[in-house]
Amino acid sequence: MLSERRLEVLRAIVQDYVGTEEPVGSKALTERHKLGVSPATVRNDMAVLEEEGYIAQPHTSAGRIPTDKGYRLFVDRLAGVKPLSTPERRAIHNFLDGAVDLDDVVGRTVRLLAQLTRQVAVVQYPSLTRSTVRHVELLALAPARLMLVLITDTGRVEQRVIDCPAPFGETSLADLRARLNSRVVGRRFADVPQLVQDLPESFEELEDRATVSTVLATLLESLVEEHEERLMIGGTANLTRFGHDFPLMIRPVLEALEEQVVLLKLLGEAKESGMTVRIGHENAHEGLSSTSVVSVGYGSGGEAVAKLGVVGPTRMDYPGTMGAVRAVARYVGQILAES
Amino acid sequence: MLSERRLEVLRAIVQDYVGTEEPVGSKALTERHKLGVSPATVRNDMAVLEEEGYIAQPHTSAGRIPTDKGYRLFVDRLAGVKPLSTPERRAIHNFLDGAVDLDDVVGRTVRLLAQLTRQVAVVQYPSLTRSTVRHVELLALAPARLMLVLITDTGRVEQRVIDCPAPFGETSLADLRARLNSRVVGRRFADVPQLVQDLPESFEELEDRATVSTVLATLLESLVEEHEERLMIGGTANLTRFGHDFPLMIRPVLEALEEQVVLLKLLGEAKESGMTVRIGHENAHEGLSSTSVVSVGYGSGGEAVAKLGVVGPTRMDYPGTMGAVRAVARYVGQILAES
DNA sequence: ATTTGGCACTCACCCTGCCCGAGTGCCAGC
DNA sequence: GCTGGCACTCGGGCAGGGTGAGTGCCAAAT
Repeated sequence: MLSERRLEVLRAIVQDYVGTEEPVGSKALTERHKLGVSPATVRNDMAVLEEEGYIAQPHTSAGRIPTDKGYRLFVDRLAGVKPLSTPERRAIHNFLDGAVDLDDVVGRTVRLLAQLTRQVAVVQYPSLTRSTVRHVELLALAPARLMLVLITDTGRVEQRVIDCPAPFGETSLADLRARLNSRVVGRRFADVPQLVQDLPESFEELEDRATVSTVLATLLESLVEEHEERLMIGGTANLTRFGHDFPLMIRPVLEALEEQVVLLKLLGEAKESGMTVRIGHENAHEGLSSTSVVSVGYGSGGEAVAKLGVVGPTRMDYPGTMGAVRAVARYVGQILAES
Repeated sequence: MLSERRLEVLRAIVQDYVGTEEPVGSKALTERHKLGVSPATVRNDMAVLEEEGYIAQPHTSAGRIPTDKGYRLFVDRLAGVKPLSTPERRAIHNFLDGAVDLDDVVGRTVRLLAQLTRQVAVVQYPSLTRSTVRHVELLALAPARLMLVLITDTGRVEQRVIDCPAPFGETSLADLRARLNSRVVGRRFADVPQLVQDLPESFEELEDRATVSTVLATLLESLVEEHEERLMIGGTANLTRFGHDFPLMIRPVLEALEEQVVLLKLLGEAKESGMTVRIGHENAHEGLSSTSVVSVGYGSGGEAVAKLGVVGPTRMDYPGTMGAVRAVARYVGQILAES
């Protein structure tokens, strides 16, 4: 167990390093923080901290920098979440109010988060399966060609064109539309499969049954994990703020960000409730091994319908970033609840 | 007027510089290209080319690099469009076939273009005003709350929630929906304003008239330039391929790419038909002054419904890039026509 | 047992001077 | 008008020395 003072030293190291981006030495530490002990004592503490793996020195005769383990301890035990300033809160409101549709909400959120944290922002669209059905629309584009439009309570609209095995009459179509809606509107998407299972059998014409099956198949297919997850990224220009070695780091990070699959997995691994901070190598993906990801779920009601977060250098202002991420997530939740 | 050989020298300089990314000298030129003259002669030609502003030297005692003006001449008169190889063509087909909806088409196109050109790809969604109306849907979310859904022949779906001044009956709604559709389906969006102008008056109830006016106002509003233009960007990781000074250049470029307004203006300035190449400072935007933009319109029929292109360093393989951009645009046009 | 001051040591960093070579401009000759 | 020769320029790479921040260790003080 580390003594109280040693933890204090670690906190000071993290804070200074985050601020200056340079290895911090014993002398500078005692000058900038009132630790009440001499540099020599701090040196001893540092030796212990290094022994335990919380800090490291880039090379002999340099100051120390925190390791991933050091940041982890800092986040877990030494730092809280810094609440936003009033101007910042006001900025959130100003920025997010007045969004006209879901794309707009997500777009504004990404820009806002990137600006507040000066890092890369990632916002996931509300998940289909966790949303509620607001309406299902079926349109005949051609006799044997339908368009299925799904609308959720979070404002998300998903569409898919369906080629039918046989022409489908206007009355049958209206019939199917009505039955579909009466069964699923107001229900959660996750429950849809059971609710519509027996629909085909209730149609008399054999051909209609086939068509109904096809329509349902497409409907269910668009609920499949693969297609349902979308996200938006912004603030990549902030990657240039990464540190002096950013030219080396930026490439793999940009590549990882372009692979939406990677990001989705990343967000998926985060806790369902509460804020998640993944530091450096805790991120499974290779290219993100020198970044930290701060993410949190957001939702219109009590339950999270999706996640948002930021990606930044491990050397980031954790309390401030966590504060911004949490505040934005809360307000986005409100916005969605209102629409 | 430059002699034939001087043009040949310029072409050789551009090709070598694009390949090696290093200033090219007279000796290396004569070795790599069969110009049939000695280095000394080439030096004289280079002096003239520099005089005329087509090439420049980074510093004394270095080779020459093309200027924007030099690239311009190269593109206009010295190089053609390189057709794609058969494997590349096949890759386009494989990649784009099997897209399930418009988002998917655009997403795949961006990735494909980025991969093919190894540069940043930009694809604009089909413009609303230039598309044709396929269907207009009106849903009652609540008594005084409607959702308007627009569907175009290019597969684009746009939705907007409308708060009505007064409740709107189900029959009135069906009535309005039918009338709207009968008037506008199959027509170009650009013509919609005139086609629906007199709709409110045809309703008897005064309250209904007000509601219809509101609905129409929203409908028209969503056709306004500001909202209608969307685009998707990909391949930003390729920015790291920019050159040895990429750390300096990447920041402003990333910032410009995040400002969709900037990009839309950029694409907007391109020619309506045919390929447009904007080189270096020809791009109005500051941050893009060391990039070139190759763009072309694409569309399902004869007319372009939107544009796509790539952003890369001025030092790019113009013939190859132009070939890829053109080929992708053509095939995307086909895909859209089929859906 | 912990803290402290002192001290020798270690490197990264910076500055300097140096050489090398690619590339140039110019000129005289073909 | 082309060519070969020649002197010149200047960026880049390499070696060497000085500087200073920072360390580890030890013996003395608390």
